[in-house]
Amino acid sequence: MTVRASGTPVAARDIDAAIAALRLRGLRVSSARRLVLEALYAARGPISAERIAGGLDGRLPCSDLASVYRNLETLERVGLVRHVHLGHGPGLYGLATAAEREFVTCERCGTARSVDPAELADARAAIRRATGYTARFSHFPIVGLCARCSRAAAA
Amino acid sequence: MTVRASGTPVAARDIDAAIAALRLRGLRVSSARRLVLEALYAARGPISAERIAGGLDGRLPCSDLASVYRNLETLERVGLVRHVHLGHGPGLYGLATAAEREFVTCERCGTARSVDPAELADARAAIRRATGYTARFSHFPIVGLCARCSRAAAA
DNA sequence: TTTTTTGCAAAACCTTTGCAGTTGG
DNA sequence: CCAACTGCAAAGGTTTTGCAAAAAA
Repeated sequence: MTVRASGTPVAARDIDAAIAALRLRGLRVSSARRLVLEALYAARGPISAERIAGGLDGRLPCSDLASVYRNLETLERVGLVRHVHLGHGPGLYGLATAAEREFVTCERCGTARSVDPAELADARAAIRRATGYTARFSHFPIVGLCARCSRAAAA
Repeated sequence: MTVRASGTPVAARDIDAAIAALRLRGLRVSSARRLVLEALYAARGPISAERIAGGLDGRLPCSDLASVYRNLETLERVGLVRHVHLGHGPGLYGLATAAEREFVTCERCGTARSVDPAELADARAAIRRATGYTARFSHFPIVGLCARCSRAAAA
């Protein structure tokens, strides 16, 4: 298993800021690339490459899926984008925020939450004590049962 | 995301015990099924369906990959087998042990360890406090950096 | 004999790659 | 103009499915 190289987060307030960041690195601002950014800014959470290619269910022009994947990779290398694997199913892509986010997801109902890494400090410490590993739940989340499904499972 | 239904663990000491468990549920003991069990008993840790189909690199007769997947699903439903997703790459299948195991894996070097859930009790409690979720690291592991890669990353 | 299981082929799903043509700078 | 980027098509890796033939009980 290899971690895809990706730069430090470049939190861009809006599309123009993101585009500026691209130009700064000598990357071109093509319409396909702009479209990926528009979809990511329009979405309220991490979304799949397929949904981006589909123009967010028609709200935006469609684009080619292969180009979307290539652009997501580029944007991620630059640090504008991050992706997370919530269980099975496709990877989900979102804008990089200045503060990294970590994720928890319910394997029963599929709901996911993003969490401030600071809130998981105790958990990380406990994991380090128990295993020696330094956990990072930003790329692969904590998987378990949400409170509601936990209760349902107990019954 | 849905959890594949799978019974409570049926820890079988050896192949004969596993076969007895199959018969007990009215399942047939075909040679393909037996081969999957032999591969799982011969392996020292979780292995991919492909490696099972390949007869553990020639040490056992080959079998059909689709049948291997079907049999793994059957064996998992019965509770004789469990599988885990360690990062990208194929799922890894292993014998169900009486005591469930959980996993930690390093996203840098790929090494994985299995851990007694009891050792993660503090971590689980901290996660529950922080998020309300009850984490379960048996199907999707804790992903992070092992001690060695942690040190390397610090430099 | 009857029902389950197999083997093969094909497809489904997500992602990457090759390539000729287009486009941004 | 020229390197970067696109769209399309094809392939890669993992897993599932359909179906007729084989085998377990």
